[in-house]
Amino acid sequence: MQSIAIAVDTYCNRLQDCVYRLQSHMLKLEDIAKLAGVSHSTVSRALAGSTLVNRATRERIEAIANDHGYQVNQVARNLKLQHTNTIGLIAPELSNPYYPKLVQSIANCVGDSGYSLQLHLSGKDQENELNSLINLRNNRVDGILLVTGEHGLVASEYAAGLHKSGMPIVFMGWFPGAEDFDFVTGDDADGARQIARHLLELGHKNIAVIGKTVHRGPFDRTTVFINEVAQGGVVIDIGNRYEITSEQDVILAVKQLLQTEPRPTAIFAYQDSIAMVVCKELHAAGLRVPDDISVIGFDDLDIASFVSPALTTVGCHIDAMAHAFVNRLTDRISGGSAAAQPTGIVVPTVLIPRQSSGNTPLKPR
Amino acid sequence: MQSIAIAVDTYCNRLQDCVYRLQSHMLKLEDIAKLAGVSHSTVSRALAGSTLVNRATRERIEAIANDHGYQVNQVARNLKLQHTNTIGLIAPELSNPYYPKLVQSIANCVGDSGYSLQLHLSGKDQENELNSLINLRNNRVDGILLVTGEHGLVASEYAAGLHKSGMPIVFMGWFPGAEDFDFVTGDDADGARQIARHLLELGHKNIAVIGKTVHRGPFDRTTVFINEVAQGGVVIDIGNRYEITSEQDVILAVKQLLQTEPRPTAIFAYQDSIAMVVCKELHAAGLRVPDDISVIGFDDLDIASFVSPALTTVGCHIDAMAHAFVNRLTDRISGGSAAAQPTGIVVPTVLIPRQSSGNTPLKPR
DNA sequence: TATTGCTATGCAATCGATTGCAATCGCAGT
DNA sequence: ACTGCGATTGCAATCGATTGCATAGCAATA
Repeated sequence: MQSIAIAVDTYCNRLQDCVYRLQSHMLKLEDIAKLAGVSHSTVSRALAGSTLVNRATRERIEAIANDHGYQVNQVARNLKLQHTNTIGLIAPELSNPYYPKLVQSIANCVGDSGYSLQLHLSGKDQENELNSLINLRNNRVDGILLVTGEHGLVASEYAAGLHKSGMPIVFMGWFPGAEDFDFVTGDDADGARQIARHLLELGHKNIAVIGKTVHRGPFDRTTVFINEVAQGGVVIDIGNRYEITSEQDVILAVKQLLQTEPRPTAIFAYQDSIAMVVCKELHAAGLRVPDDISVIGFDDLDIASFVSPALTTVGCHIDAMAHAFVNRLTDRISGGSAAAQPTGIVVPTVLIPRQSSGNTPLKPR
Repeated sequence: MQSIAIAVDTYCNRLQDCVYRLQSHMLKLEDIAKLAGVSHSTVSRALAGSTLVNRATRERIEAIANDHGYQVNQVARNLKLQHTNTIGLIAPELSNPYYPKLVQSIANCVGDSGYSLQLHLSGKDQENELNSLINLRNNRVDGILLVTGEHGLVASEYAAGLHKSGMPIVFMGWFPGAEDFDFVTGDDADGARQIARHLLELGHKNIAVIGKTVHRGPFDRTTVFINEVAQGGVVIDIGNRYEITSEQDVILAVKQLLQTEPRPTAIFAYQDSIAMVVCKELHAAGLRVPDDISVIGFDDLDIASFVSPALTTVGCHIDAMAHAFVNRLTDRISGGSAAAQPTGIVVPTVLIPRQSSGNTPLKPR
């Protein structure tokens, strides 16, 4: 109790200080130097805690600097020191609820490591991504975290160039050629496999896939899913594979799918956000999930457990991913840049069975 | 068709250029100057498109700079120019799905205005907020966007100091003393009033409130709601007012609320995210929404329409808010800082009736 | 031819820090 | 008294741009 009171008190004092300090805004080293009757070099050293300056002098300088609210000018400091203590983050967007979760985690990790975050939203646009990269480079960030969207292919060439020229970069998500760089990705392949087995165990033989073409190579959810299900003896008819690019497409796909004869008993959706639209449409069409038809998503968004029925899905510990992501980068920044081989970190995924998946209906239709 | 092909082509060339340029990394003005046989001043002027340099010379320099992929060092430029083309954004978090929407909009606007975004997540912690503010100041951002969380009180003092010392700041959300600054807020008061009237029209007389204490003064949702409902002759019993701080609290509140005699026929929840938990718990307790009990949220999150039943709520056009938010700031940055009076911009809210609210059940219980 | 004027360019200061090197001081040892 | 050394401190260069001012070159004019 008492300690809390003291802490609060200390905090308030600090605030007071800060408010006060602002009255005289934006002083520089030399101002403090003049006040203390020393040279600005001495002030610089004193404030950096150098042993090269006399203890008494240092304390006097510290007091003065404090009183007048001196705060170092980072941009000058950055210029001299040739680093910025800033990390650039490029993410596709924040609308898809998967990304905020990720960015939040990343921001926390970055902050904990003592860096600032420069955020760019590429909005799925490759030219934007390129511009962000250039901008980040011009601002001399110490390293770049690049979350490849569902494209991420083209601009990665420039990123590769940057990387080669010494700029530490870590990618999130797989893309062709990723092996030459540091990257982190969820084990979507294994996730897809788990879903496949889950559906097989529930007895489904007629399954539809609503996916996107994203060329994630060995980690491509759709491809792996289709293969694994085939492994279990279930081949997914080409007519039951829907490639979609917008919410509108999903709605269309569901409509079409419901005309198919015999009607699929389960739907594998590329993402939770797609699965949710699917459920909504199914419901609108008078079908029950999972009694008439099972639906499975991917990502384990927070909302997945809120919709009704709660969504069966696959997810991975996003904090772990974020952690690996920024740790790899900060290691690169501090350690020798070309020291270690590029590494791909694959973080495991796990199936989360909820209510949207169930046994095959006994007599379809 | 053809134009697309050309565009793609141009883009690819540009990419090629960029990749190439990187081979010789991080040249400076003087390198280009040497290459062109002129002084670095001339190069600087040429690249800035100054009329002071001979057209032929300029073009030659541009070509060389381009060939060698020269890109200006922003941090040096910033130091000289005394501005950074960067805007700082402090937001509480990204977990609550309201903020990503907002941040996304803000990031777009900021980008469109030609600024970079420095993002800080204060995580509801006032000391964090203070640190972010200091950090942003030390990095000499050109202006600060501060999204006050549900506290936002303390650090605003330092912000006020910063503001007074000439740093452009715009706040989002109301707090005591906000009138002295530029701020933008949704018209939560009116939103609350609309909900009150909606519930009254549906015949509800026994209403529970699950809210937070956030001291939003004239814009406080809970207070305004309670008053407006009282205006209509319905007083909300003190025992039917729940103050919560965590998801756990919400669950407890619902449990307790269901014991109350007579049981409320409607619940006003402070936020959609709370309302969703409420619905979930109600459902778990075997009650039907809205047949047995109506639930209304606030914010109009994207998910609000996905949950079942779809949530009746209040929202405002978030793009408009973001737009007002960053425009106000960029105006301050470019225009005279102390020129105009501080302005509060209040953007209207609108009731979105969906399925979670309905008529009072005829015989309660 | 000398003067004027204009265009194009270079020199050097500046932004605000950091840091290697030189200089100063006091004091002890011989 | 002189030398040497350790402890402090200041000088000045540096990071990579921008820009006011001086200047060189050249044509036009008197």
